[in-house]
Amino acid sequence: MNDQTNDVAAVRRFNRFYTRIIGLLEDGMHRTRFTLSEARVLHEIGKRGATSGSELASELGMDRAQVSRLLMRLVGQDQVYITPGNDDRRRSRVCLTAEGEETYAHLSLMSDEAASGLLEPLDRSGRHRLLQAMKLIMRLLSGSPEKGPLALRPHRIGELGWLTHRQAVLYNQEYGWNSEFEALIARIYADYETAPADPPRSLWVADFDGEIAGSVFVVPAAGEEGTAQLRMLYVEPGFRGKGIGAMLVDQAVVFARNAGYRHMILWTQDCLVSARRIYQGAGFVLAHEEKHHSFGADLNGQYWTLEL
Amino acid sequence: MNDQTNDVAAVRRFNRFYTRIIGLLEDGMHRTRFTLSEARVLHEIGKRGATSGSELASELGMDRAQVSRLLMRLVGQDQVYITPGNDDRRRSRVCLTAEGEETYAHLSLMSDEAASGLLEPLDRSGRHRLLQAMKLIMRLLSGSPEKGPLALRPHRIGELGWLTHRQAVLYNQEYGWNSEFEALIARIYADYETAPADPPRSLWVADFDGEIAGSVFVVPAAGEEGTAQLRMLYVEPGFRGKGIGAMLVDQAVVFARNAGYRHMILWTQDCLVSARRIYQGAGFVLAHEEKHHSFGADLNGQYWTLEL
DNA sequence: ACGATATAGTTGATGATGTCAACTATATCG
DNA sequence: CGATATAGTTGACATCATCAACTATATCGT
Repeated sequence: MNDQTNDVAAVRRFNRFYTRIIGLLEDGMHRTRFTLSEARVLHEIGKRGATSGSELASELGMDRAQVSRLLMRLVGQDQVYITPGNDDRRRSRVCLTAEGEETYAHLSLMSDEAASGLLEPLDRSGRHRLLQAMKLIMRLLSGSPEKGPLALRPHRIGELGWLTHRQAVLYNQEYGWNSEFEALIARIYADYETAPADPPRSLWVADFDGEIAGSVFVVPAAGEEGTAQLRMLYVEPGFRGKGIGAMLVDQAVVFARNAGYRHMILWTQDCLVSARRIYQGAGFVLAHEEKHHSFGADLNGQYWTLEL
Repeated sequence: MNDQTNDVAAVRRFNRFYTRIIGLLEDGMHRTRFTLSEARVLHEIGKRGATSGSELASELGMDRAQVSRLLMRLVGQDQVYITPGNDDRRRSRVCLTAEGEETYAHLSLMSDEAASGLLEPLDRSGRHRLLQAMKLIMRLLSGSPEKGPLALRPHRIGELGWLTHRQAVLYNQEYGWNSEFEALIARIYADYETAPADPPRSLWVADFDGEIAGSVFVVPAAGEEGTAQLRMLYVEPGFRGKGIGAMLVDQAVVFARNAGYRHMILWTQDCLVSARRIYQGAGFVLAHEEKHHSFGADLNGQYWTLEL
């Protein structure tokens, strides 16, 4: 409850903060002979090439009446010309004149400079983190995380640490596992990375527009010729229920089969319910279970196998 | 250069995006009998308890003239009363009336609901990431990372992974070190975490308002009774040059001395110039050097010692 | 103490913005 | 074909934004 209140306060704080930032950026526009609305309308027309009044109104959140008058003014300044629509003669076609194109380019340049001014005081790492944060906010708030490209790819520098970080935090939040777990998976990833290339191994990161949505890897099972082990399957909570886990497991199974493995095993805990469904879906069967106390919790470990 | 252009475009994209978000939130205000400016002014007065016209103007980025007239209107509506200032009689004191307080509470509630509406579709992890991203953006763009509390504290769940992640990325960017390095430090952190509590060891995270600015740890040196080893000193680029590295090393030295260690050693690479200065400043002396090829680079390893 | 200078606030003027409602012309659909 | 919806225009009016002029008070250096 209190968390909720704090969260809302933090969001409002950010809104006030960013309102000011946007205000600062827009102040720069006042050195032109155009008002802010005019600039926004010109930018929108320029971006779309040609558009209509009602589109502008809805896109920029302005009143149709206001758009109408504003366009008149821009026509008078020779920045814009309006022709009746071809197919629908209620709708008029709004385009930039040659002069309007120039203005558009100029305004765009000024906006670039203003945005540049935000980035300028930051070093490379700061810029990168700023942009990642912005991208994340847009993704979270646009509320449609389903569309967009999801790619399975190898891990990059720093991502073993990232995967360790995320899983440690998640399983601590969800199941209370302690730092013993974090140390264990740090070692598991280190072992993966330093293992010899021959019996084949592979790790996949599910990459959603630069953000890590999940991961898994396959290594040769210790001391069992011809057997591959599936390890460290995880999907970010925000990306669950979209089949990413199944995609990762399928990819791993295909890899193991192609690499010549004849069996596949994995170890998991029975509290990881949704993971179990994925393993079942991929054809794994439960071999045996074993109670143990690890990561500060009483667990029921499960060994699953799959014949390839 | 192209990166730069992309970055600017991304910032502008976010600005447009968030302009719309703010617009949506503000739309809710129109169900009240107050205009947006009035609501903002009331909110600002309510937040501050009492204020002056010029403060409002500068805080909200409005014209003094406009604030003046707006306040007149609010006085007419019995939301606000104005008394001449006590110490400075140019400055007037602007306060909310009882009715104004009510309005303030009501508007505040509406804003809370609007902000709540942003959070509502998100799950816990999504909310957390949204808020972290917002905090990060505020910190990066407010451009004053110097003020604020810096604390040295133990690590929390997930932070071993985070430290691995950050250092792998940083040293890759700065020196081209490959994932061999990431695997090594993942193992080093895992070893730290699973080491026995007796001979004493400790890890500190430099925490700046919830963000990790740097870290270091002390462990007993392998096979050398009475000797402590300083390991994994690092400071985030954005926080460098503020003495955080020295603070971490000092803390580590004090800890080692109090824990009864008589010597302290560390291993570093000569390319890490600023770290070297910190070690020298703390009294470490260079014992010997040794060339080696690690992490995909030709390195010159240095062993430093300190008598406690 | 005094004058130059700065600051807080008010007032006037003017154009732009935001909002409603009324109106025309065209499109769409049963 | 008529009911209904949509695109755009126009009028009316209150608020917003901006500039400049003006008064009253404070501050600072000399």
